[in-house]
Formats: sequence, C-alpha cells, structure tokens
Amino acid sequence: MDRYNFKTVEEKWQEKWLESGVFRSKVDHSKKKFYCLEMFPYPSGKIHMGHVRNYTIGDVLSRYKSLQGFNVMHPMGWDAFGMPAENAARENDLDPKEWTNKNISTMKEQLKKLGLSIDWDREISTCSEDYYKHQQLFFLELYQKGLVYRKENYVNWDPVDQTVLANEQVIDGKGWRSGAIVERKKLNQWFFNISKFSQELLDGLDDLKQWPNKVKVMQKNWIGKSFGCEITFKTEGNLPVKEIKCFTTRPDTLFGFSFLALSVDHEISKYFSDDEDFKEFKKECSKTGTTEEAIAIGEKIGFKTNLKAVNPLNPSQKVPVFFANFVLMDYGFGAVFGCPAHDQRDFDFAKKYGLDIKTVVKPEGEEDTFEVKDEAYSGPGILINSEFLNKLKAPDESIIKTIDILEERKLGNKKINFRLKDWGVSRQRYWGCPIPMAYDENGNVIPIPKKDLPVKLPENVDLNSKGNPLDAKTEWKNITINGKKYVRETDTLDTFVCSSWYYLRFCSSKNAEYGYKQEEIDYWMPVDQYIGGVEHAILHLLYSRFFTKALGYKNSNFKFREPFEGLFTQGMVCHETYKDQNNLWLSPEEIELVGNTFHKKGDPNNKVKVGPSESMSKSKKNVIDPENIIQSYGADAVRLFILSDSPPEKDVQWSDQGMIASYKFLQKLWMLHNRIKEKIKIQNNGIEGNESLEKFTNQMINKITNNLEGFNYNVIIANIYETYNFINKIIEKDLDSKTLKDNYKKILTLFSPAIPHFSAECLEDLNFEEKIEWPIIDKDLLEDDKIDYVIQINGKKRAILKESRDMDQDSLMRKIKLNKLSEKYLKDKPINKIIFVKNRLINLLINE
RNA sequence: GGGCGAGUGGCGGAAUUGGUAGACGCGUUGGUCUUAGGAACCAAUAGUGCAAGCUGUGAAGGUUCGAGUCCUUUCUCGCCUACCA
Repeated sequence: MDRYNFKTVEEKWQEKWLESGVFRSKVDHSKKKFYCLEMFPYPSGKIHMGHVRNYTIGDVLSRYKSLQGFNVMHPMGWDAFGMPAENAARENDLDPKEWTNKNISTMKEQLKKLGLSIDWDREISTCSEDYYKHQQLFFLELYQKGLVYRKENYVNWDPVDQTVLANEQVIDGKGWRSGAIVERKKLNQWFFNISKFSQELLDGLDDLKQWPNKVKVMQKNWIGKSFGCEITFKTEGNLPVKEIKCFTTRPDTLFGFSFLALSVDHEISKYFSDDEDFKEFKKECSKTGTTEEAIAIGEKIGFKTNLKAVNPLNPSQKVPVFFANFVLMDYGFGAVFGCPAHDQRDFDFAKKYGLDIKTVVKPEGEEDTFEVKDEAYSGPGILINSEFLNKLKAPDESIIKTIDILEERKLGNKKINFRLKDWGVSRQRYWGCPIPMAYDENGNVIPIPKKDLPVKLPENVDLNSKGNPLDAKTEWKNITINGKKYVRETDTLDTFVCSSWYYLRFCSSKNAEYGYKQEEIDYWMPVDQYIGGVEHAILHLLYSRFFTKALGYKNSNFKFREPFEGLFTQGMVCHETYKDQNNLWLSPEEIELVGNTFHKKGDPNNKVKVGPSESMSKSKKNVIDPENIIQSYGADAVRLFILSDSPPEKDVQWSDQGMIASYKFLQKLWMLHNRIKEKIKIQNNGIEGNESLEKFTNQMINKITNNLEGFNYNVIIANIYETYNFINKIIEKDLDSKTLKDNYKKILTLFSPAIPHFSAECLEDLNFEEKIEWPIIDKDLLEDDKIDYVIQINGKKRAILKESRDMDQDSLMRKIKLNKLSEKYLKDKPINKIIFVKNRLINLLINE
C-alpha cells in the first residue's frame, strides 16, 4: 500500500482546479450568491503564517458555501502601494513597481500552493493603472459632491527626510529612519469629509449583526459622540479678545467654575508668540505630550494669562484663563471650562495652582454641606450651591435644564460633538495613487479633466531626492490644460484609500469604463463574510464604511449602506521567542535541544533563553516560513494544523509537534481510506455495523454543519479525528458495501472544506463521479432510540441507564426500582420530589 | 484613568447554552512488534484513595432539584484606548 503522496496529489488537484475553472464566478440570478472576502495582502515579499491562517479560514468557508449550492465569489488581490516598496527600492536601487510585481508573483505562487479556492480571474493590484484610474475618478466625484476639501493641518514633519511621517513612524518623538526630532508643521492637505457621516457611521453599527461586538465598540468609541453644550464665555483683560467658546458635557456644574483652560494652539496663543515664557511653556508641553508614560502620570501644567473669563450664569464671578497642557486643540474648541470639584483633571490642575474648588453636586443622601476633598466627584447626585439650579438631579435632569436656561438667555447652545475627525489623505510620497488635481499660478485648484485620467505615476524618478520625489519631477509636474499652465498636485493618496473600495472592484475587476459595474455590484454586494485581523478594526473598516456611504451619497443607484455584512477577526499566529547569551534574537532553526535545554546550533556552550510566545515577527525572529512547511508536510496538513489548535478568533501557538501530528494523521487517514476501498470492493452484504455507521455519519453532518456555521473550525478538526476513530473501529465489522460507500462519500464531503486535496483524491479514487453536494441531515436518524438517562439522587449523578427514547417518568422509575442502585441509595426512603427531564435525566430528592 | 474580553488537567482546548465536566489533539506513562526507534499499533492519563467513594472549572457568596454556564462581590491576566472637556 502506498503512502499518501501529498506532493503529487496536491499538485494534481491544484492544476485541475485551475484548468477546469471551478472557482471562477459570474453573476447568476438563479443562484444565491455568497461573497467571501479576506483582507488582501500587502506584497511584502513572502506570505507569512498570518496569511495562511487568514486565507485558510476564508477558504473553508468558501468551499463549504459552494458545496451548499451558493454561487460563491472568492477573489484575491494586492494592496500594492505603500512605503515599504519605496524604501526597498531606495535601498536596492530599483523600481518600486518592479519590486512590488516580483513580490506579487512570488506570493501568488505561494498562495496557489495552499490550494485556495480563489477566482484568480478577478485578481487586482492597487498599484496598476487599471485600478487607480478609477480611484482618481472617485476622488473627483467626491470632490464634486463636496466631500473632499483642502485645508491646513498639523503633520509630523521629518526635517531631515523632508517628508510627512505617519504617527506610527514617530518613535519617541524622532523619525524612524532619520532619527531627527520630528516637528509639527502646518501643511496644506487634502481631506475626506468623513465627519459629515459621523452619525450615520455610528447608527450603521447597530445593523451590523454579524460583526464582533468588540469591533463595534471600538468604532463607537472612535467616533466618540458626546452630548453637551457650547458656551460662550465673555472675557476681560488687556488683549483684544472679547469671548472664548468652550464645549462641555457638564454645563450643569457651571457654578463650580474656577478657571478656563486653553490649548497652546488656541488662536489666542498668537498674542503670546513673542512671549519668551510662553514659548518655554509650549516647549514643555510638547515634551510631556510625547511619551505615553507622561500622559499616564498626567502632570498638569498651566500658563496663566491676564485674561479673566466671566461665568455666564453668575456674571460677578470672574476666573483666570490659563493655557494648559491637557487641552487638545482638535477636540471641541480647544478650550475647557474648569470645574475642579467634579472633574479629576480640573481638580489636579486647581490643586497645583491653588484655585477654588467649589462643590456643586452632592451624592444622594449627603447633606447640602457636602464638600469634595481628596478627589473630584463625578458621579450622580443633587445640585447644591448653584442658586436656581439647586435640587436638580445630576446628571440628566440638571444638564437638560441648564442647557435650556443657557439657550433662553442666548449664552450657549445645545451641541453634539464627535471625536471623529476628517480623514487627511495627502502623503508626500512617490509610491501611491496620484491625486488628480492641479494648481494655477495663483494657487487656485482645478480638477484634472476626466478625459485626462489616469494621472499616471511617472517612471524613473529619483527616490533619493529630499522630500517627495514627485516634487522634483518637473517635466511631470508642469502641465498645460486648455492652453493654460498648471502645476500638478504632487502628493499621493493615503494607501487606505485604495483598500476602501477594492471590494467593489472585485465585482467588476475588468470593467474599463468605471470602478464597478452597477448590475454586478447589485448582485454581489455587500460582502457576506469579511475576514481579517482585528488590527484593522478602526481605520480600514471605518474608511471602507465611509467610502460606501460617500459613493452612495446623492446616488440613488447605490442600494447597500454597509460594505461588509459579516465580519470575522482572526487571531494571530504566535511562537516562542529565543535569545542567546548575548541577548540576540534567534530563530527556531538556529537552536537545538540538547538534553532538556536549548542551545545555539553548533555552539553547545551558548544556552538559549526561551521567551514567551509572541506574535510571529521578523524583528523577534520567531517566524516559521509557510513555504518550508508546505514543502515538507503539504498544504492540507498545514491547513489542518492551523485550524486545529485554537478557535480561529483567538491566537494560536505554533507547535512543531502539532504540525507533525497533523501530517501523520493524514497518513493514517489514507491507510484507512485504502481499507475502506477494499471493503467496498468486496461487495458484501453485511448488516452488523450499518445502522451505527448511518447514525454516526448523520450526527457528524449535524455537528460539522453547526460548527462551520459557528466558525468553530477547531472543533471541526476534532470532529474529523472523531470520525477517523469511529470508522477505524467499525471497519472491522461486517458492513454492507453500499451503505459504507454512501456514508463514506458523505464523510469525505464533510472533510473537504478543511482538507480539500485529500478529500478530492479519495473521492476520485472511489469513482464518486457524480456532483458532490453538502450532505443533508436526516432528522429522524439524528435521534437515537436509546438514551443515556442520567440518574441523580439529591442532585448527584449515581448512575446512567440506557433506555429507550421518549420514555415517561413512571416507566423510568420502574427501571430504576429494578436496578441495584435502588437498593443502595433508595431502600425504602420516601421520595419527596422527582425532577424528570425528558430524554435526559431524572433527579430524585430523598431524605438522607 | 476608561472600554472590552478571558480564567477549565502538564499544555492547546471541548461542553447541544442551566442537565454525564475534561470531546479532540499534544505531552507523559505502560505494553506489543522491531536489529533499532524521535516509526507503527494497543492501553492508561483531573486530583485523591486498595476500593466503594470523595473533591474538583481563579476565590468567596447567592439563585436553583441541578451552575463551567445565571446573579453579587473579589483577584489575576490579556487586548484596545487614552488628559475627549
């Protein structure tokens, strides 16, 4: 008997699938569609285990849905713009496009070896003109709808590299590449008006029933809706400032007002631009702002101005105005009214600067003389010391009442404030989608005419030039439109823009006229199941939701409101970390086990320190290369292992032993397959095991179907093992050929989403040529006619009786009386109460 | 500081949602076969006890005939987020 040769089998089926085009999808209104999408990869060079896990999960689902008769679309593409290409190209002196395309072809081959059911005809790459020209058109459309605008905004500026850095590229206040101290610089940038949809994006979350709650909560917090009031404070002092606006959620504590605090970037700061002390203070603020620790400790510092702010509800009260480090310019109005008694931050600040702390809310049940002492009180209660507001219930009643009064007296307005800010999409980078805009000599903006799209990225640019390489490319930059001279916008779009609409492009990946074809998105959208890492919980998913809403804005053809109906966030793949005696990271291949300690390979004196299991990363060298693993064990074995060890939403530990076990299991399964094959050939008409085989198969259909529906993919693998164990036993028995054949076919079908090559090979080996469909559960067979009844006495399990299904209480009692257990536990003691759960258990309550 | 989630054998994890706790796998132990085993197969494997049994799902209470599952309090860990007015 041959061993299972995964190499030939997997290659054979991968070729077959590709040639026959089984995974090709097209609109077919006679069938229900299922759009399965995994987050497309960045072509960094090679696939990693995270990809293997992500795409295996999606593949199991796609194959399962196909077998169920759905018209499945399962596409794949490349998130191909971005900085790594630009950096790699600079380091190796080559073209980012070349580098990217080479990576794409490598990774595509690797993905194919996993045996994924992907419709490669729909492949897209965001860095190709075919893709980004449509993105430019969308940009212009959004511009026309008023959803795109330009404004000055602060950015992280690297003065050495002359470029803008993303927040995550600023490490301890320094540029990640140059090491230069990052400056805050105001730059003109393009923005998408995502905040216009704040409320819609928030409300939409309620409809996303198949999203993890965790992600919805994160988005909700990110959008950050708060209800409150804007209050205009009159000011007095030696500056030409008459009033300052604040946003507050607690206007009801206005009688506890004791100072007003401004952000150092507040417009009033312009009057202090020559003040040396203020400059010093501002520097101090930016220092504390950078480290997370400083924020956690949260030392509050302030700079006192000569201004006084007037309490609008009590004009005789005038309080000092400070600049303070804890006030953010981009939230509310960059100004806060301080009420130390009921806000911990304000409390800390007041303590430090010796400001009044006046209690205006007491907890229910306290005396009116209640006073805040060691910390602010922000809980519910009753208003005190607040004149006409006294006795109101805080917070709900008091806030509404106060806002009413402020509005009536024209001192303030009810206001809903969102934390969500508009999306700055300009990047001073080469390797991205050019923004299709231009400027005349006066700096006036015009969109590039649609007929001139796409604005192509120029080739042969000098990536080593300071700043944006596009800026240096004068022959590209200077253009003429309708005989008039213009200069192109040289910024490119944030790569998140590319991934905000790629799910639409997959529906019509070849459509040349427009980003999508209406009838195709009408059929395929929304994505039924989206699968990816939780690290995209906010940005990518929020931007995609925004893009859908923006395209649907003033466009009645756009029928769906949300791009992703279902979302599944898979966990990471982890591995132990290793360090040698010099504290250098070692990869798993660089170590070996001698006795029971690890040493560096070939260096028995260099003991290895085993660190905690962490997400695989190149920097910690705790990576396992999927290519090697597939090479040694085959795709099905890898799939089996990656699914088996943990629920897909949780992190999984890579284990060599587990991997080997999966490999060995397939070998065992192949042996079993051959025994089954022999048995079927013999054409016997046994009866012994038929019934139990049918029952088992039917129960397995039920279990595996339910586990697929619930994403319990690790349990499916356990079910496959169970099935092996069962058949391995029953195969000894006398079975009828036809029964064995029919049931085995069903079982192989159940296996095929997880181990597709193996299952296909076995099915073919037995000439199961008819169309393979997901087996149907026989409800009658599901119910065993013998039940294990749990017999409890006073709630304790005392026995299990195998009796017939649907037995009533009295009959079961009679059986119990006949049992020796009755003698032992019951004797003649009176039974006080009987709890009987049909087909499950009986609990007898007696006096002990 | 705020939010979310999780604590079950030596390990990863199951448990039809309130009804036999520990499925399945790894590891370990014993055995069979073998020149050999880091192969294959068989068996055992929560703790304790010779056994009947008793005890067991982070801890303490509670509801219930019955709690890993529900409620209250508490501890620990993980993730996200952060001076959001």
